[in-house]
Amino acid sequence: MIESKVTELLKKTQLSVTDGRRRILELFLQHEGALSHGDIEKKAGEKFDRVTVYRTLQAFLEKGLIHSIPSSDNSIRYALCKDDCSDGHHQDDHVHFICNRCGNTTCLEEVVVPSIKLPRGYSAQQVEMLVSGICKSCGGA
Amino acid sequence: MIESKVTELLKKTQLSVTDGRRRILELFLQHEGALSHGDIEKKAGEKFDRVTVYRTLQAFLEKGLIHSIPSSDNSIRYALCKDDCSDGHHQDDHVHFICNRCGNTTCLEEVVVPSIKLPRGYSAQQVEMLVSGICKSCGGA
DNA sequence: ATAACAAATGCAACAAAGTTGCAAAAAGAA
DNA sequence: TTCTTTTTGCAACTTTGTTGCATTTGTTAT
Repeated sequence: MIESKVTELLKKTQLSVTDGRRRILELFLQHEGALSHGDIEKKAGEKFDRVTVYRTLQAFLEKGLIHSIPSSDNSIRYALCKDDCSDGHHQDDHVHFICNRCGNTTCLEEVVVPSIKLPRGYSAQQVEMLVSGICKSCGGA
Repeated sequence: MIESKVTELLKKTQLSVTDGRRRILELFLQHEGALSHGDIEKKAGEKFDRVTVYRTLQAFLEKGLIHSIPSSDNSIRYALCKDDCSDGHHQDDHVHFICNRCGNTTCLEEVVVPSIKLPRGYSAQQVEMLVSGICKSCGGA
């Protein structure tokens, strides 16, 4: 049951279990792809205030439940983290894929971001790789 | 002289040469890093309307004068393209670096984005690599 | 189970960012 | 210079994101 998993996840991250948080976490678990703030606002229905969504995403981010995915269209997406992320310490070394047809953003957990050599003087703290193209579902090519 | 280069660039891309476009292009040539809409609005002073900045960036993008750089903070940056970009056909295969200290975003022209193997069913059209950390100027480590 | 406390929510009021239509102004061509 | 096309600025608006505060809800200890 998804219900119990949601509650378990919230408990594990020391977040108090509220309707809003349960609902939003549920969305992430069901959806399988990344969600933007707007997506969530729409899907969660009118049951929750816009502000609550902002604050919930913020809380999830800080607790390492989700990670954010940059974008070129001013709409950051969020996706569930794997278990080895916690308290803002993300271990997300996978590639993100943005489909130009369906618009979905997904985590390619199995594709690891390759390491690169930076010019002298630069030091890297985080690397993000964003691939756009046609995804598996749309690729009837 | 930078003046002439600006005009030359605009002519080459078949954009009519106006004060606003000259000024904004000038900013890009002077600044050496990437600029967000907000940056430009501030730097260009009150001389130009907000709307003009939007439209100018849009035009520059379409003509391949600049390319956009995704971000995790809802503020897309733009940077000059090299000569081999034209009319929406970007050839920007370099890594972008975001400094966590000074906040600047720069193009690491000399670092090429490595190619990766995607899972079966996915096809890539564009790859973006975003590295954040400490840049050369800030790296007094 | 309930009282006491802490935390989250909703609301309202903003601030900031982005969009659109249209008349005036400036650029480009003849 | 004059005509035509493009760009600009303005106004009005929509969307997105933020903050403070009173109310409600969850949590903990009794």
